[in-house]
Amino acid sequence: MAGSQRGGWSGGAPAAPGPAQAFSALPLAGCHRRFAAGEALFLDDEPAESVYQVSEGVIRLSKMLPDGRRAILRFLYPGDLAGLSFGRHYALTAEAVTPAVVRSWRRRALDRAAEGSADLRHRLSAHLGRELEAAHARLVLLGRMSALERVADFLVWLARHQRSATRLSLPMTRLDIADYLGLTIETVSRTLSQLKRQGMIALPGPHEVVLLRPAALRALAGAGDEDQAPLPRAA
Amino acid sequence: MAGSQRGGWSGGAPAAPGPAQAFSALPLAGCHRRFAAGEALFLDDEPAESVYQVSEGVIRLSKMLPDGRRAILRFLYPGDLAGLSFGRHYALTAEAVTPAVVRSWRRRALDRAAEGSADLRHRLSAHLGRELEAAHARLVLLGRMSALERVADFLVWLARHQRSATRLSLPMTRLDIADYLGLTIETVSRTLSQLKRQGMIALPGPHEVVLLRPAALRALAGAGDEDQAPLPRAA
DNA sequence: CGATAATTTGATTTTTCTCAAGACGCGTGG
DNA sequence: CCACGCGTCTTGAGAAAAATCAAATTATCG
Repeated sequence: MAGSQRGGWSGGAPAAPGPAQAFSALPLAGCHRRFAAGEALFLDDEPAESVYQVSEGVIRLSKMLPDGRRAILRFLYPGDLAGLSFGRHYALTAEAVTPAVVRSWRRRALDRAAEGSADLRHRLSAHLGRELEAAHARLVLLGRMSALERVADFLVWLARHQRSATRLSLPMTRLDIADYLGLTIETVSRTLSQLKRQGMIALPGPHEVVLLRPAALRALAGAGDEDQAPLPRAA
Repeated sequence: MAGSQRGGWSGGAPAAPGPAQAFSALPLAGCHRRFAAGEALFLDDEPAESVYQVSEGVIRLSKMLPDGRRAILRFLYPGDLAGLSFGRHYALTAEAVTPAVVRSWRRRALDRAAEGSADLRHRLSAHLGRELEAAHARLVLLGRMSALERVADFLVWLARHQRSATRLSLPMTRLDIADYLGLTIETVSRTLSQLKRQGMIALPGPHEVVLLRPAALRALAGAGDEDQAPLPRAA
């Protein structure tokens, strides 16, 4: 019964604006499972029996078109949930990007727990609402933003999921990033190089990025107008 | 208490695959309101006080970037809900595309009703789950599909929301369609003309489309492979 | 340390956008 | 009921963005 007046169905729950909207541990045992990099938690169209919460590592959620094109819908970081809110069958594929540890629950157990706990229900509905809002933000990104804006947005988003807000690790490959941003690997690579030339970032290695001018990057990501960054116009 | 074992939080509710996932009338009075074409139901960032269900007409949900670019996230048809599942403030704008009639409820009233009805909760969660799945399908569309595929997909989607599955009315402007598909009005227009030249559709007027080869169109929409349509290669 | 895979970079093509003009349709008022 | 005017839609030409094809370079992992 704890906190049962917080939020409601129509969206009263405050949309967490802060870093990594972690979903605190569910009040159920759940079982821990470990996945190797590249291993699938579940596949698109498979009967949906479990719900997962990431404990360690990074997971990617993707959908494949019949001809092999792939779209990555979301990267999950610790605290994020997977497998929630779909039909009898999973509607997407979840795979580990890095070695990962997840907790899993049988859906039926979770459903039963939700029946009995208004607090749990509110947290689940708030979570789903945040997921929908995140999806909407990404629709704007994919529908109306340039490659430069997409990459900048991605870096800014990543920064909010890491310890250090300026030294980022990019555990995913360029192909993963491309499929997430609706670009090709070449365009992602070229855009990162461009940001480096402009002094916005440094690239110590292919899987590390240092944000040198985070504010300018955020301006790029937020919209087309990046007036606050005069750009030294490096070669 | 009716139907309280149908579906659950983790997604047991069958994702309606059929036509127009209508959300049957909520078990609350609600008040009817009428909106003229172009009029806003609510604006992005405005305090969120009501939830709406479309009774008649078409509504568009959109978000604007600071520099004026617009993305339409979704078109709502009768039965669809707007204003659900967001924070204290609306996270998008809802405007009438055509003259429209909607029912509205105070969010607090709806929240209270949901507290007391497991059935209502299930229907709301199922609705939210379908919205999320629809958003994911659109992420694939915007991220990985060509202009031709996007337009074909749009027409196929529209057909599922109309009486006649082959004679469609397009109440929205080309600009609306462009902002929905992440294209420009010129590209939308050119793509429709191309489909007409190929004998896939007829265009009796700017706001009417006749699907001449719905199966071929569906093949175009579903993926890149449209082998079942040999194309007569019209001029 | 070496083989393989991932990434970067370059050249070229394709797609889509932008700019521009003309056609069409619709609503209004005569 | 028809003419007029405005806004929308279509079409064309050229430019820009991103994709594709191709090769060289650099990581990564056994």
